[in-house]
Order: sequence, then C-alpha cells, then structure tokens
Amino acid sequence: MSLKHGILGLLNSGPMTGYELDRSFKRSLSFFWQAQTSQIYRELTAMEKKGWLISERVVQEDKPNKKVYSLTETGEEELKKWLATPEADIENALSIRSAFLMRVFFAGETTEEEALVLLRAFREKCLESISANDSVYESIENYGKREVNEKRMKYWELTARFGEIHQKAALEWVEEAISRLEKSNSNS
Amino acid sequence: MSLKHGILGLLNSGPMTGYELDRSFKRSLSFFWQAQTSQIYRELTAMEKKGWLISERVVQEDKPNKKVYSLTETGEEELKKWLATPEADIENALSIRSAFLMRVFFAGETTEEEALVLLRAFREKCLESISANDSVYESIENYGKREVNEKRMKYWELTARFGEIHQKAALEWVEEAISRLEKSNSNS
DNA sequence: TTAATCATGTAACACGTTACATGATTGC
DNA sequence: GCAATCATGTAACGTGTTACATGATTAA
Repeated sequence: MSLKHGILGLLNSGPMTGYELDRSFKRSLSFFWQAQTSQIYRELTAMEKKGWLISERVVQEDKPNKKVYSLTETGEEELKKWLATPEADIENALSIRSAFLMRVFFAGETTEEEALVLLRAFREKCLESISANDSVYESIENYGKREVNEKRMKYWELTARFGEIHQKAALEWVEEAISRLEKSNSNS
Repeated sequence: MSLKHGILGLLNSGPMTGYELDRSFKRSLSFFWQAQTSQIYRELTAMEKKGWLISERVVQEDKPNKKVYSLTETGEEELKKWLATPEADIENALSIRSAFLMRVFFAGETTEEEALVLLRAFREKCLESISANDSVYESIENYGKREVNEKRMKYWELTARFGEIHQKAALEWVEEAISRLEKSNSNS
C-alpha cells in the first residue's frame, strides 16, 4: 500500500491538490516509487471514501478550479500506524524486480555478441544516470530550502544517496560482466 | 510482460508442468522476478489461449495426473522477438521500487531514534542476505550441472552476481546512513 | 498559433496478491 | 498418524499501465 501512504506522507506537510501531489511525487518519491497521474487521482477518490482525506473545492478565476485535499484525523492515525510497523517492508527491502535482469538471464538463448550489446547499452545507461546525480542534489537543495524543513530534507537526501550507490553498484556489475563475457569470447 | 516471457524462456529448455515451472521460477528467476503459484497457472491458461503454448495431459499412476506445457512455433517466435527488443527494459533498468525507501523518506515524521531502529533492522537484513550468498552459488552449480547447459549457467551466475553486488551496496549505504544520523543526534 | 502549464478525471485492461479448495502419495 | 511433496486451480481484490477526454491560461 505504498502509494496510499506516500500520499498520506506528502499531505502531512500540508494540503495539496491532486495535480500538486502528482508533481511532488515525481520530484521526490519517484526515485523509489513511480505512479501515474491517473493512479493518483484514483487513489485520492478511494482514500476520501475511506475517510483518510477530505477535499475542498477552490474556485479560481485566472486558472481552472481545483480540489484541495487534506488529512483527516483518521488519515493521520493511519500514517502513524504505518510508520510504526515497518517489518514486512524491511523483510522485502532487498528484493529486486527487474525485467532487464530477466533478459540477462535468458541471454544464453541468443549469441554472445547480442548479450554484449545488451550489457553495453546498460553500461551507457549507468554512466548517464551517474552523471545526472549532481543536478539531483542541487534540486533537492533548491526545493528543500523553500518548502521542506531540514529534518525532512535529511531523509530525502538519504534516499537520493541510495539511488547513487545503487547506480554505482550497477556500473561495477556491468563492467565485470562485460569483461567476463569478452574473456570467454576470446577463448572460444 | 516479464512473467510471460520468463515462462517462455524456461519452456524453451524443454516441456514442463505448471508445478515444475513454479519451482524453476522460485529457484532461479525469483532473484529478480517474483511470482505466485496461482499467477503462473493463470498465465499458462492465458498463454495457451494466445497460442504460445500447448498442453498435454499426462496420466500418472503413482502421483496425481499432470499437464505438460510446451512452446508452439508462435511461442518460440514471441520469445525471439522479445529478446531482440530490449530497449524499453534497459531504459528502466535502474529504476527502483522500494516500500522500504518510502519509509526512510518519511522517517522525518517520527523521531531520530525510530529512524535508527529502522535502519539498523535493514542492516541486519543486509548482513543476513550477504552471508546466505555462498549457498546460492552452490545451488546454482548443483542444479546447473544436472539440468542446464554451460552457456545458460553463465548468465544465471551473472544475475546472481548482480544480487550480491546489490546487497553489498545496500550495506554500504545503510552504514553510511546510520553514522550520519548518529552524528546529527549527538550534535542536537 | 502553437506549445507549455494548469487541472481533473474515466475506462479498460494487465498484472500482482491473498485466501481458499481439493486430493493423492511418500517418508518419518 | 502427520507432515511434506506432488499437482492444479478459482475468486476476489488491489495495484499499475495505457489511452483517451476536456478545457482554460500564458509565454514564445
């Protein structure tokens, strides 16, 4: 239920519209949890039905009208309850779900040259992501200074740091994988 | 569609029942793709309807009867087509989906002490997983010798190696995260 | 005038999870 | 006698993805 709890967590910093939540999500939580706009609107409807949120329609003259959501007491309690029971998520915290690795697993059904093309493409991806990291920290600082308190920023940075370490580990892996394959290629 | 293609890939080594596919999945692919038994049976039904597989009922006397699935030509073509178009999966190959990191992100809503409890529990999990890795390689070798050819084993090992590197990176991250928090704790 | 940003959704389908149901055989 | 392994599923629900629909305002 992480999408619901992500929304609760964001709304705990103050009321927001679905549109704003969507942008917040993509700016911060999308490092480790991706959600479509349409999914966010659907969840908001469901969460209001559950009594975790209430919405208020705000009329605007210059822009389209909007619907501002805020936490109810029930919603706050639910957030606290969730924060207090992390066991199941720690249990699965190391599990990976990767369609890319599925392809690596079955690369034996193709030629070694094709496998190398796959791995080299992944290496490029790793290098790209790593070189984009500086701007990530910049945007955390810029955004954080304005709208988020320091305590919250600290944990945001920790999650970004996870992404960074993850990317570097992936690069390390693919370098090793490529050189293993190239070695076995020249032996054959 | 990775579950379907995982099944195609496994059946490409030879016909299997849903029960055997389920065990294969859990033994090998579950490092990077988890699937429930019931999901596998549902996919098999759907894939047969699509014409990718055919099933044959085999009567057994000592054990319950079973239903053996094999690839059709259409299924083989689909597998080849999938292997030839990895672009989208490489694009998202570095993306993470982690309910645990969602909790880290929102750990600012609790006390620093609670955050440390969370991170220490994760560290334990990392250490556990890392110490379980030797047996992983052992079982790949044991299983691989019997039923899988050498070319396939190589890629299996690569995916397992990814898991290992990932675990070590996670440990590195959590050690750093804990010491950062402990530092800021003593400053406050 | 055209793209970008603001703003909210519906519908259909695909995929994942949980709980339940059934019943045979083998080894301790 | 009891647990483990063999073997196959259904039903309901929850979550994720894709495509589509609508329409206003602002900046280039």
